[in-house]
Amino acid sequence: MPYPAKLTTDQILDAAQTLLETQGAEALTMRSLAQVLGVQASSLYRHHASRDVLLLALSDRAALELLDTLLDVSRGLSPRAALEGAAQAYLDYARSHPNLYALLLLKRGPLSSDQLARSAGKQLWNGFLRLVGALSGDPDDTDHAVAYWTLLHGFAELERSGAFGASGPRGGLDVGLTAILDHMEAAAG
Amino acid sequence: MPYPAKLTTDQILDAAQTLLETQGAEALTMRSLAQVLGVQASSLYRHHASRDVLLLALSDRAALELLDTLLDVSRGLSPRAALEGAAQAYLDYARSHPNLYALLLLKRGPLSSDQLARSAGKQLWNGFLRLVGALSGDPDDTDHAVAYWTLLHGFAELERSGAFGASGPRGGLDVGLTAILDHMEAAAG
DNA sequence: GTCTATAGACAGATAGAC
DNA sequence: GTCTATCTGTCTATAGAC
Repeated sequence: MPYPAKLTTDQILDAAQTLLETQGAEALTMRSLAQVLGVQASSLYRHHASRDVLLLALSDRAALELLDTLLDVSRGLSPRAALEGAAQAYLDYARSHPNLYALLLLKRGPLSSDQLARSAGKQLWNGFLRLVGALSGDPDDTDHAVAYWTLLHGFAELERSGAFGASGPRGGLDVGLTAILDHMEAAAG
Repeated sequence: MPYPAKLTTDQILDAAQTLLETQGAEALTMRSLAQVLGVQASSLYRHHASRDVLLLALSDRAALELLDTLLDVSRGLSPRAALEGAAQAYLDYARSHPNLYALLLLKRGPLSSDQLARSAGKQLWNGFLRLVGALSGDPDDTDHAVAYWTLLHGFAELERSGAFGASGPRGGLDVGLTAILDHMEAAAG
């Protein structure tokens, strides 16, 4: 009686995300995932062609979840406050989902321009553009968006790695963020 | 006739670095490394207790090599030009040694405070402090050093991942760097 | 200090029955 | 769509001869 289906693609991803976040990327194997789901490993291949495909799906989820968080927290705020709030939310997300966050920048195969436009990564990027554009006045302000994201990602990674040592680097983010936001406001003139 | 020794610890690291840079981290196995060296994998364990230890040694090398590059390129320049030159050199290094660079922020076990003070990561950090302090006037300007390193690391990673897409993000680094360097100069007042 | 040989574990993925 | 069974490959690391 294999019917009805025990698994759905989303259920698998839910379990995979939990496993990833709690045990790390190496612990996320097809076997361990199957065990959590009470299923045989070979059954998973009906839903995801390979482990790599599954990881990419998790990466997309992370990008969209992060984007949602950023938009939520910034809603209704002034442009500057939105960028400050989003920065906090970004770092909070990276801190509370370190293993998932590490998947965010996974290498992808080449995409068609149509696929690219819909991709989760592109949507996240567009979110940054929108937040930044509201302050600088340029709706396609690539340069400032790059600078802003760069700062956030770099801080998230260096913090996680412990490279800063014990000396609390909190002030370092504030300084960098202030410098860049000031620069945006100056550009808006 | 096993004598004289075929291997030295440094020769092994040289070969490991080459293998890592050309083939990626996954391709760096004790077997593949031994093959390159014309030796059996088991022989490597006389020189490095485990693969993890070997990777940490590579990480230390990368930190010191990068530090040398930064100091070289900035020697004799004005404080601001030094920071600009070092930024370029940092990104060049990350671009030309992507797999090695990725090891830079490896997790470490806990160190004694003495070990920590001598560690390659700490030396690199001190290099940043020196470069930054020359411009801002504060020889222990943690905040600005964090902001500077954060920007460089974030840019290196996002560039490598392709997250920026085809739109050349060059200007984004310039904008962020200018903003932060201006902020340092203002602090020096 | 390097060798042979092997232990021991684990992984991704597939074939074919039901 | 899930199962059992298995293929095939990978790896780190150790024991003991020389």
